Amino acid sequence: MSNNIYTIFRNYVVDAVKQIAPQTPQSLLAKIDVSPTKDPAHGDMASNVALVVSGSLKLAPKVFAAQIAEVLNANPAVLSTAVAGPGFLNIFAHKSVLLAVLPDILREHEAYGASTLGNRVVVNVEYVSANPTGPMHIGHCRGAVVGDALANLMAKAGYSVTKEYLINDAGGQVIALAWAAYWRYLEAIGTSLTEEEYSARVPGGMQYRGEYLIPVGEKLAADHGQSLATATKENADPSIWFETVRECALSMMMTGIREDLDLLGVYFDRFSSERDLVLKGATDATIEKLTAMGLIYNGTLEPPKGKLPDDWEPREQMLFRATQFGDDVDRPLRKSDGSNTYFANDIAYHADKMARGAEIMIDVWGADHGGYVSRMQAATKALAGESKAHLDVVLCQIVKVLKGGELVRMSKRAGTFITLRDLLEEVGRDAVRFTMLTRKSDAQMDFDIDQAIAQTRENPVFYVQYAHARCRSVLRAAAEQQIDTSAESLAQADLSSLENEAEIALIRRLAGWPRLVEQAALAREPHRIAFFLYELAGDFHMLWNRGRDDSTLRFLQAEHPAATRAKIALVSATAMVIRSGLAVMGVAPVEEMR
RNA sequence: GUCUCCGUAGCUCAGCCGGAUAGAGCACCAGAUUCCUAAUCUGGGGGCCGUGGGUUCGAAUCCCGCCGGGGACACCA
Repeated sequence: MSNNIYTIFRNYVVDAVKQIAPQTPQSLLAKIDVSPTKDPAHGDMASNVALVVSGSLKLAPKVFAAQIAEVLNANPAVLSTAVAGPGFLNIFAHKSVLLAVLPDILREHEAYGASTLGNRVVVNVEYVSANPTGPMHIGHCRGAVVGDALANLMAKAGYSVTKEYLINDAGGQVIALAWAAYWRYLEAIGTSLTEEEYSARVPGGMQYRGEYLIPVGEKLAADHGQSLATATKENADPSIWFETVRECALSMMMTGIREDLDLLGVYFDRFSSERDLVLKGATDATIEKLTAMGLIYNGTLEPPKGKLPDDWEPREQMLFRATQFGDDVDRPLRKSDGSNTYFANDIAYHADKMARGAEIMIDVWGADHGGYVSRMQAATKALAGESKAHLDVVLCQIVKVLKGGELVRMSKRAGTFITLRDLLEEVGRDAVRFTMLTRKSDAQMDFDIDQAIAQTRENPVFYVQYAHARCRSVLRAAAEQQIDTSAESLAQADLSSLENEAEIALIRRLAGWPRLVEQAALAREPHRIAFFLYELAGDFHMLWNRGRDDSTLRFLQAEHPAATRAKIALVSATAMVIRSGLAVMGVAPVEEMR
């Protein structure tokens, strides 16, 4: 059952069309919309029904709108209707329709806004998937917050959601990690090698020189003594130490990442290991399947246009026919050394998700992976075949961090690299999460540390939290006056005294929450929640401030217990919707701000 | 060179699978202050929605070209 009053009225309108013009095709019915009006003079909601349908009936839109209006006027939920502009049908709902939103909220509490839109379709949201080669930094943070909020949003919209993290533990980066960790081990047991001497012996030179690997070296030294090195404490044959060091480094890196995720309040239903998939033969099996479908061949790619990579040379490769599924070029599955490309493993991984029942896969990636979207979607399309499964990709743009008006440089070399943990310590989990959702994910963001912790209206986190705290403050004050503030009781309140425009505006906003959840979920845009809450908070603060000049708008009316109950019902419902929204964002509401 | 994202008020940004007079905060201007939380509030000015075409009842929104900015472009993940 939906609480979305716009959906309910849309059904009234569609029913009216079916009654008047039963031959109207489904395709036109689907285009009928009932949406909130911007201007209250246009009613509570407006429909494009006549503009969409009248053409097929060879009627003027205004004429058809009038016919629909006549049917709607017989509906007790409809107060009145008007035909306006080019043929909009404006609907003034009976006041009880709007007021009925409050007991709905009070009965459902934070669950209000939940939708059946998703129809329990299985959705897999994959995000973060940071390489286990170091601590999480700010770039990962945005993806983590966006992915987590999006997953919560999809769940709220009625999808059956799995939150998933892919551990990229199979590629060359993990080899480099092992070599780097081994250096820290040699240091821990007191090698005479210098870092540069060691690096010269590492294939490709040593990467990952950050100090965060020192504890890995110490752990290895503690567990294995000098048994992983030669007697002279120089690097031994990798066959002696490699597996041990890699396992230790991976496990400690993942532990650190999970700790960071805990601090951020991000929890996954499942961690998948790329290495496990490969060892299981998933990649080979997927390539076989694609081969059987005739989608694999050996060929040579054209060199990329523009600036040519220095070491480019024509080379025959195993290619996937991505161009058959909308990609620009076919894509390689094997590296020149014969091992699988990351793309090949990722295809297998997405096949695995589909095999586990995912109908909608959503991957949250950094924008630097944007060029990878169409090939992954092509592969998904190829493997999905007749099933409806498909892949959506949400890209997260760069986050620039500002402090004191200055850009904080993100350079590993300069040592000004901001980890997620640093940011959380400085700003706090809730402000980090909320602020990360104050921009569309595919737009670049300046994260202003000063603003994120400021206690002014400019800071949406504060403004929304403050609205909630004020609601709770009123409810506490009411309880002290022996007023029953339980939701069960308030849901029974007589609400007819609520009629000031500021009160009605607030109620209308609350009524829009279920619709917002559905639309944000369809658009895969969790940032809309943050904007909604900011506007909701604005409506509430506005009503509060009106109470300064007009004492009849204050929530606690000593002389009017019935009016007080109605107002408190509104306050309690407002707090519930704020909590409902914050829960999707993964932000904790505050009870009091003093 | 190709692909992709972005371009909306002085600034930072919403709105974008077509809807009516394009919104918010900051800044600016003018007022308010014995009050459930002044951690301010109310009101006002401010816009060829980058640009030129197209699609149609209707375009900030969809399509094409151009201008300007970010990002990505075999064998990394």
